[in-house]
Amino acid sequence: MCAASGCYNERVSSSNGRKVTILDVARAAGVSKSAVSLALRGDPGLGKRTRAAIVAEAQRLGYRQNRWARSLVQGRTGLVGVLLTDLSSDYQTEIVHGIEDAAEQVGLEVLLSHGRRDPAVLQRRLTQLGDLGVDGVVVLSAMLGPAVLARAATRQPMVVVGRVEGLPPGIGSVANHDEAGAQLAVQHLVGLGHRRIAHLTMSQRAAARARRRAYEESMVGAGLGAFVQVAPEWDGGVDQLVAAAGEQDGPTAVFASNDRGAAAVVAAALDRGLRVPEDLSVIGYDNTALAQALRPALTSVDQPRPQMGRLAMDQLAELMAGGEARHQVVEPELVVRGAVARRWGS
Amino acid sequence: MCAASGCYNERVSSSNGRKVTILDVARAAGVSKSAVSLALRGDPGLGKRTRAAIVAEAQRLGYRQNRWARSLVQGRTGLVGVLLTDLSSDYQTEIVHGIEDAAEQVGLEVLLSHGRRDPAVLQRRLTQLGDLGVDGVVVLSAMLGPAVLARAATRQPMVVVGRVEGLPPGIGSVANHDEAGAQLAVQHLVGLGHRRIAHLTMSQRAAARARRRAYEESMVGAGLGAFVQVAPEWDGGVDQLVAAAGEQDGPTAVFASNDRGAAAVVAAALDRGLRVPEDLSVIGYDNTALAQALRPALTSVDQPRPQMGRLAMDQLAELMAGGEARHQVVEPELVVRGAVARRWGS
DNA sequence: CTGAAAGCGCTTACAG
DNA sequence: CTGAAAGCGCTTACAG
Repeated sequence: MCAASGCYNERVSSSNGRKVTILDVARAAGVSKSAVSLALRGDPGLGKRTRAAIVAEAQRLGYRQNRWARSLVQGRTGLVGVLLTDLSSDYQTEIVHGIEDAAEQVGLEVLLSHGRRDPAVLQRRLTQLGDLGVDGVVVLSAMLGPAVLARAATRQPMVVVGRVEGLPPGIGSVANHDEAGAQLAVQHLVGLGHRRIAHLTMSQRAAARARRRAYEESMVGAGLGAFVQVAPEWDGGVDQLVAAAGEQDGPTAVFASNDRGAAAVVAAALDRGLRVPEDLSVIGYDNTALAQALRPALTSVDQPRPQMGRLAMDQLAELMAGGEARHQVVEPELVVRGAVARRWGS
Repeated sequence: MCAASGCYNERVSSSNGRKVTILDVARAAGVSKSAVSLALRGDPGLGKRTRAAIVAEAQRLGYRQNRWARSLVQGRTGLVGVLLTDLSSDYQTEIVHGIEDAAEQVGLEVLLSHGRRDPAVLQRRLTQLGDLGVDGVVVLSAMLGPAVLARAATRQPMVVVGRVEGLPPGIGSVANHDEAGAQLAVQHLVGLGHRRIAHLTMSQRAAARARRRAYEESMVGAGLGAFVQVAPEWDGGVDQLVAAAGEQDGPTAVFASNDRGAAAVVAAALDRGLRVPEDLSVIGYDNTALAQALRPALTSVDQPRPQMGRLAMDQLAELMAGGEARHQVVEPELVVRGAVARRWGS
């Protein structure tokens, strides 16, 4: 039976005896299988004493419920999946914390998955989560298209965190108000006297596009000209932008569509001998740990990440209970730090 | 049956019809249940044509195997758990990538879990992984004590990545050679002419202690005095160290036990008006993304993370097959960047 | 309050 | 090459 390959369970079994089942507990406690099941789940239709005795016996034997068996009969797993673009983005991390806190409150367990910044891998992970039988999934990545999301959402309810263009019906969403965030950044710089404010955008995704549009509108609204630098692949766009900043009538400030871009601008500026913020002010987006670690520290637009996670999980629970999908928007705030300076004249 | 709470499955079922089982496929293909099972797993004892027909039918119906049911009968899940201290540490991220690559090759799926830097949470997560029925677990956190590890390891094989004091027998390990890494850092600084080299240590964990010991021995070996600053809780220890660096006969270089500490030293130095590296050279450990993002960029000791992940997963697979636990050590390398300068005289 | 029975969706010998 | 049968560990009505 355990002849050839794959039967490595022998080792485990021998290390903790046979695996203890509900039947072992029943025998030890002198009751029926059902009684044990009821006792373990705290069913009221069972005598207090009987119940206590059964629980004690289970404990003594080191009984652990087999989740797979339970899920099989119950038709649900009590698991929710969270799909991340990649690990090690603290933008995502704090959202995950919010999700976990909310999940714990409603008695669900969180399974994490990530796609290593590769849409194909992300798609595979989404399928795997479905195969694992998650009862719902939160997608924390903007790298998946509407078609992929729609297909995955037929298997279990879904909530997307972050902006997605053309989100299919039935899928919930939670996003920050990108337009408001961009406006905060521009207005802050304008208020400090900056007139030539450039925007660095890193991607063509919905959130980046919204920030860019709002930047442009804010600049026009302030009677100023907009200058957008696109640097999707770290292809020298950042250097170009910083080179322009070094010239007469070049930008005196940069609003980047995220902190990574802002950090790259700071690094390139320092590498080129520009002073930050005296020669160039820089604002990022997301208020990540990077923003705090850098010197000068980055001023950045902060999204209320834990709250976003909680909202996403709460909405997912609603969807699982049969509720309607909603699109929730939260307001960002500007966190002011050192990489921005007042600008006189010019 | 689905009266009160928790029966949100109705919604899903209605959105994709009834869930397709092996029995549906059998009926549609006009064969028995067993035939479908055999066909789907590519069993050789089945006609090529029959098999193709069954597979086609399964595809057409959108059949997805129920993993829980399969695991229940097979007695294993094909899942391995990976326990992380927290998300968003790119030291851990690349190890995870190595683990995943190796796992895929041996046909195992990876489940991620993390403890938010809290030992109690970590311990809970480890138990949850066991309850989910993982066939093995890689622990990527140094925050768990031997007792906790030993208990968890009775449920399934375990490999720990990173140094652990008093690792219980039967548990495998993969770690970098901390002593060699510390030596590389000290020798590099000494080679550049530094004589007063301080060490910043952040924790009492085994790896940190080993680096500290090796630092002290390297200094003594070079005929130099050692100066260790302990800053476990960002409690001002970093400021103290940097203040000392500003004084006559203060340290001209700092070797920090990790990049986060090194970054804090750089930030504190710059905040205090010291120039890095002219006034103070700084070396970190782990060669994280932070080391590259900072200006000046950090020189840092690099651990071969993807390789460590692969080794851990490969060893875990061996353990699951009944092999003996081993303790593997890999060699670190020094990655030289800008935050270190040559020191004349002094 | 209890116990026998059916069944969740699959795999696995086993007899044909 | 096929089909009937048992069983993985649990939950859930149901009859007592």
